[in-house]
Amino acid sequence: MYFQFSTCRFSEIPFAFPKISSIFAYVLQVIMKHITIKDLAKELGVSISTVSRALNDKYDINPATREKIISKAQELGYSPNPIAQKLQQKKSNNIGVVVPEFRNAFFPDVITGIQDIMLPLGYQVLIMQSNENAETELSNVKTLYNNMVDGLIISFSSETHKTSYYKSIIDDGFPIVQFNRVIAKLNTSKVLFDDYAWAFMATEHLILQGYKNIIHLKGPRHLTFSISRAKGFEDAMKKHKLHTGDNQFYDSGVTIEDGKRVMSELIECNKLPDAIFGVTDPVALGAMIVMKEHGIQIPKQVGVVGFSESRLSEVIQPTLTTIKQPTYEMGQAAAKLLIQEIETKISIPQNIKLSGSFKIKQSSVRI
Amino acid sequence: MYFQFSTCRFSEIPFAFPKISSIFAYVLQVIMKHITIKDLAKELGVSISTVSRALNDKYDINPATREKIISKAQELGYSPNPIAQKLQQKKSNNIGVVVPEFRNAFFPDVITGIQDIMLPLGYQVLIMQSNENAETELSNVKTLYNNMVDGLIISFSSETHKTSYYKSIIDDGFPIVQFNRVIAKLNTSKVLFDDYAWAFMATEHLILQGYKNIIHLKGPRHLTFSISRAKGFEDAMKKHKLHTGDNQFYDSGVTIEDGKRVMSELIECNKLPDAIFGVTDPVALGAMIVMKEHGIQIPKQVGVVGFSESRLSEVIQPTLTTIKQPTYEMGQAAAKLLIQEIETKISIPQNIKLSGSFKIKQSSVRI
DNA sequence: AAAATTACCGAGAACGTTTCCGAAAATGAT
DNA sequence: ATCATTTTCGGAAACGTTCTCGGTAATTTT
Repeated sequence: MYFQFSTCRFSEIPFAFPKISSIFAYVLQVIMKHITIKDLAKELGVSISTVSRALNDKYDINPATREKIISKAQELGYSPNPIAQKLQQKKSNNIGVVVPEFRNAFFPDVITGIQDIMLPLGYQVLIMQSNENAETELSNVKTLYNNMVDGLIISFSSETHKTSYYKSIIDDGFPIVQFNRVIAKLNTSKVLFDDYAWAFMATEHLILQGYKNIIHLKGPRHLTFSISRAKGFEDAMKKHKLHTGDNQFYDSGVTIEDGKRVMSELIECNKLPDAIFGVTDPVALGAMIVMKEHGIQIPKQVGVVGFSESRLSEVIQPTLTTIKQPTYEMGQAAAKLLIQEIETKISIPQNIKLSGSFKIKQSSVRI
Repeated sequence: MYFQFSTCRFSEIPFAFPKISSIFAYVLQVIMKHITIKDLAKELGVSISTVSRALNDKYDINPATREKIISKAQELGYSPNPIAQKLQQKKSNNIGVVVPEFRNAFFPDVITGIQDIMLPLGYQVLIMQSNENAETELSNVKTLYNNMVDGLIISFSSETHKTSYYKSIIDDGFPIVQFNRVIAKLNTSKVLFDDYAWAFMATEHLILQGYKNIIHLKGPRHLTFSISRAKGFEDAMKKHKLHTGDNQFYDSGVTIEDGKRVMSELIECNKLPDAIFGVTDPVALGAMIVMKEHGIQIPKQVGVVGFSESRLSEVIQPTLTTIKQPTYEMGQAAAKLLIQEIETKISIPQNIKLSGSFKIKQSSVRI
């Protein structure tokens, strides 16, 4: 049965919704009964306000009755309804995070950093994914905003152009921190990686290794990080008086497939360079895979440097020289900035540029 | 400045909170003024209930006044406060997702599948991460439950034992769908991958290739998938009358490091097997890396098969034979089950087992 | 012992919705 | 013109909290 090896495909998912009329269906009519502060009050024969005071540990409450109320609350498994609380106060102790995707390791790592700051401080983190789609992104933000999150950490999708809504809520004093993919004209704190400097450094490393005909596999042109990395590459080349015409830049994307595609084209057109600086690790990796298939030797014939968005670089052979971004720290930094703004109610937009580390491995070292 | 290559470390993040008294601080005293249904009513000189009816397109409303109200609402940029709505009705049109982690590709892929079903149906997806911690997980679920999500999709952490809370909300009729890491005794729908069958198949594949002394690098013992995969391995071995004593099983974990560690031990103890079935790709990969370092030939000396949780298998050399799980489809399946339960208000727990595909690559094929 | 203070508690408003119910106005039937 | 019906609307309660404000009862002060 399961021996048609390589031709096995996903089986169909059986989704005929079961007939509701089925006599086997057992209906759950039980209303989800959250017990409320009112129930507690009735049970104990005290007023609602007294219960509230007891639970919130306020002044104006007799220690004895407070104990009684608290123990009763535990007995009945009471927990306050945050919806009602949010409606009453204006604070939810939730913060929102919106990212373009999390199929790559980058954003999940950042989010983990965010959570590690937020959770101990009593904030819950609600995460939404915009799928690189400006519309979904906007509706995500609206959802979170309307649900009264206390603040928002966001990395914009590659398609976001309309900023009026964001501008208006920022002007209304809603705390937002941008990271990684930022919109410069939005007046919020920003956490960034110094893509320019590190791209410059990666390129210079290749140059110092003796590579001359170096090309850059560029990322999507509207993303700030692609632009910065390309600029870093260009300036390093210029500094060393190397050629930086159009045919040193090749539009790719951010995936392994992108790297493969561009590299295949290059080989076909007989335009094999000396060295490659990939805008991301996957792109560099894709290029490496194609080169290996063609028997091109790395780093002897062609040197390769990537830009880390994953843990792939440790696995490929030769191991890939790459720049490691402080993803986790980025999340922490953004979280701290947001907390600060939420708790002080003061907005002092500031830019934080984080530093990384350069991992020199086999793919770029010519001995 | 940035030329101390391999010694570059993350720079310190500067987090002295700015002095609030700074005269440069500009305070945002503007209260975030959401305009409400009440504002609309006053503006138009009608009652609150009329506005509500108009906006919700109910009966009992004059088309003319409805138009007037709607256009005024748009003019003022009104959007209803979902907090108040949730308090009133009992439905939030939000669903919650709780996963142990999303640093690996597995869960993010599943979540993407969930979203692609939910979003078009008007549901927003709130995601939380339990960090493999039972406590965090419980508080995540409580947060979501108390925030009145309409239902929950969850994959339990590896440490979850106490199920009383989950049981109680399920009994109260709260819709939950489990996937991947499930707790059998919780009476909810479950979406699973047939780990047993595919592990059996992977093992049999190794056997048919002529490997005899095959070992299994086991996952954490309390996770259902580790248990199923180990059982599949064992039964395949038994079927072919191969030895399945204790020294065919090695406790590892789920990461590359785990694979490296176990493999190093095996080599040190001179216990090199014929072939390896890794509980996950990273584990198999870790083992491969160590073997390559020791000059052990794959697949000639040792065959390797993994179990996919990532895209790593395409990158390593030799390419890794692995089982591909339908992660995205898993998410879709779970989402559909949940929707069904939410909208019909009927709970008919059902188990869905999804099928995958077997990718035979170089690491397991002896020619 | 009367007055002043303090400790404790309850009533009720408010947050922004939805919805039930009754009232007024408009329409139709006789 | 009268009565019955329909259309359209407003009042008010409810969802579960928090919090201000008064009001007793208990305690202290003189």
